[in-house]
This record gives sequence, C-alpha cells and structure tokens, in this order.
Amino acid sequence: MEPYAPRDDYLYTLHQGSSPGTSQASFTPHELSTTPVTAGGGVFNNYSFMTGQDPFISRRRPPESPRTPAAVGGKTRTKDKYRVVYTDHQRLELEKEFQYNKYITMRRKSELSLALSLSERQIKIWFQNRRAKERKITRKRQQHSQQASTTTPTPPALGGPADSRISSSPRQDILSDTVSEEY
DNA sequence: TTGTGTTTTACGACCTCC
DNA sequence: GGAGGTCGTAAAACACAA
Repeated sequence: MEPYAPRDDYLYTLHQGSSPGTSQASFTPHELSTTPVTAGGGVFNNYSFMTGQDPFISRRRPPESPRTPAAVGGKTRTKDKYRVVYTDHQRLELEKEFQYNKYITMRRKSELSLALSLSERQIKIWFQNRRAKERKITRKRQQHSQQASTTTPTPPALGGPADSRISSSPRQDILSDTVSEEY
C-alpha cells in the first residue's frame, strides 16, 4: 500500500500516448494571473537571486527549443514516466514565489497549483527541493570561506552562522499566512 | 558521439508540531 | 494521526569537455 497512493491531486492527464518530446506543457489561459512574466522568455526583472546562480540562464536551453515531456500533469516513478521536466515558465513562477517566501502557504500553494497546472503535492515537493538546494549552496559557500580562512590569516566573519536557513520556524510561517497573503 | 559530472523531480524514512 | 519539515537517494534530463 502506497502511502501516497493515487491521490486526486495527482494529475495523470498528460498525453496518453506519452510520446516523449512531442508535447509541450500547454498552459491554460487562466494561468499566470499573478505576474506579467514573459513565458519562456525567462526575463527576471525585479528580484535577484541570492544564490548567485541563475537557475535558468545557466543551464537551460533557450525557450524555443523543444522541451521534453512537458510537466502538465505530475507523474511519479510509480507511473509510466519517472519524472517530468517542468517548463521554464513553471520554474520561473515557482522561483519567484520562492524568492518571495521560502515556505509556501496553503493558499498560495493551491493558487500556484491552478496557475501552473501542477498538483499541490508537486508544488510542495518543489519547495522542499528548492530549500534543500539553498542549504546545499550555503554549505558550499561556508566551506569555501572556511578554507579561505584557513589558508589565509584573514578572519572569516561574513554573515556568521550561515543563515540562509530558516530564520523563524517554518510552521510559524505557514500558520501566520500574512506575508504572502497579499502577494 | 560518449563519458562524466551536475541539476532536477519524486520519493521514503524519520521527526516535529498541532 | 495527519500534514509538512529535513535528509538522503534514485533516476531522468542536461551541459560540456574530450
């Protein structure tokens, strides 16, 4: 028995035939009500990544190029596709939300779920993975600065205890839905 | 090409909080 | 007990040097 057995928030509605590479995530018009974003254009206007690495321009293909199996419904490894690749647009929106708030609220989750045609579970997992990535990057930076401090006589300082980490309890964040409420 | 290293989805195990 | 957190990991997708 799978603990997460086919729940209704899994949208296995991708193209049935699942011919790889042939279908793109087609967004319904109601999506993306949130921000004027150049879908696929990948232009970040007004927020900067503290990670120092741009999540899209660094590795991703140009937006025109055909993406592999689009991310419209979530598929899991228990299904016919191990994982889907989210579109640039989906990632862009998720990233924006993450920059705004590292912990997504229930409300925003369902909003994004609708807007991006992803299940709430996918949104949740994405945020978990994204936080993990953030921590990883932070750890790396720390190691680098520590190495630098051991090789050079200059004191480390800089930011102190590596705290890109949760400044306040995640739960608090979720419960006090105030911040992202008005986003 | 292809071999290899990295990133991205998705999950299970375990933990904490309400 | 359930929801959501971290951590570790599998495997697909991807970038890129050789």
